[in-house]
Amino acid sequence: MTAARSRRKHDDPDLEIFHLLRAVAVEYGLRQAAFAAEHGMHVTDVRALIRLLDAERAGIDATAGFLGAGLGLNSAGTTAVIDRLERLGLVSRVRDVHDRRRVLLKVEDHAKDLGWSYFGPLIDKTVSVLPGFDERETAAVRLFLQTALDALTSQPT
Amino acid sequence: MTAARSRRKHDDPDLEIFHLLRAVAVEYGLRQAAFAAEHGMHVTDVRALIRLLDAERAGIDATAGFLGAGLGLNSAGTTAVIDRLERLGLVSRVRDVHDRRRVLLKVEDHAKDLGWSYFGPLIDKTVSVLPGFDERETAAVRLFLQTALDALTSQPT
DNA sequence: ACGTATTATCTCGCTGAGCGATATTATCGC
DNA sequence: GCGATAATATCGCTCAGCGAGATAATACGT
Repeated sequence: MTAARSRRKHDDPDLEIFHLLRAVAVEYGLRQAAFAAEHGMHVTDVRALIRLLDAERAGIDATAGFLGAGLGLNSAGTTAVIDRLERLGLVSRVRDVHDRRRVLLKVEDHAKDLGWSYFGPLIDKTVSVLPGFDERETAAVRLFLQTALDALTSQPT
Repeated sequence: MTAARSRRKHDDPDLEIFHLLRAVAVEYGLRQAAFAAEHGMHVTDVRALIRLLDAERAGIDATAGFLGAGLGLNSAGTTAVIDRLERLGLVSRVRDVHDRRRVLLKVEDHAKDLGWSYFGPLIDKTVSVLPGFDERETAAVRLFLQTALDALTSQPT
C-alpha cells in the first residue's frame, strides 16, 4: 500500500484533471451546504428535496420509505426530514388512496422554484461552453464523466 | 422565478451532461461517507484529512485554525475534529516552536496510506480514458470542468 | 519594560440530526 | 376475521457542531 504513494508524480497532467473533478465535487458540496443554510435548511433537507424533484421528473411517486432509502436514513430520521420540509411548506404528506399505509410526498410549487433558483444559474454557467464544442469534444466530456461515475459507483479493488 | 421552470426541456443534451456531472458530485459524497464509516470516522474527519494532505502537498503547514476555516467549522468543532483524528492516530498536534500559540498538525504516515487507499483506485479508473484522448479532447474536458468549477465558486446572480 | 489589544486554541453547556428499538396503523393471505 | 407483513411514526439516546467564554502566547503603543 505504501507503494501507491510513488505511483504518480505530482505534476502528472492526468492527476491535474482528477483534482479538477474532485474540486468540482467538493465545491458542489459546499454550495449545497451554503444554499441549505441560506434557506434555513440542512444539507440532508436539500438532498431530500432534490431526490423528490428527481422522482417527480421521473414519474415515480415518492413515499417516505423511498426517500429514506435514497438518503440512507432510517425511518426515524426520514420522518424528521419530512417533518422539517413540511414545516417549511416545501412538501406535504398525502395518504395514498390505494394503500393507506403509504404516505406520498407532494412537492409544493415553492420547492420547485427553490430547486430552480439553486440549479438554474449553475446549469446555465456550467453548460455555457458546450455549444462551442464539436461532436468529438462533447463525446469526450461525456465519456470522461461517465467513466468517473463508473469508477465511483463500482466497488474499489 | 417561475419562468425558469420552462427554460429548458428535459431531454436537453446539455442538461444531460450537467446531470452526469451532478451525479459524479453526489456519488463522490456518498463514497466519502462510506469510506468514513468503514474506518470509524465521520465525513468531516475524511474531509479534514484530505485538507491536511492537500496542504502538505502544497507545502503549507496546517494549523488548527487553517483546518477549521477550510472545513467551515468554528474553533470548538475544529478542536473536536482534531481530537478524533488524533485519537485514531492519523494526526498529531505539534506546538509551533516560533509561535507557541499555534498548533501544527502533522499527518501521520498511516493517514497518507489511508488517503491513497481511498483515492488511488479512484484516480486510476477515472483517468484511464484520458490517454485515448487527443489534445483537443483533453482540453475540452479540462475546460468543461474548469467552467463548472467557476460556476460553483462564483456567487449566483 | 508594562499594560492592553490581538491571535490561536481549548473548555463548557447546549441544540438538534440521526440511530435503535418499539409502537401504531393499514393491507394481504389464509 | 386473524395472524403475518409492510409502512410510517414515536421515544429515548448519542454525539457532531455551535455560541460564549476561558486560557495562553504574542504584538504594539507609550
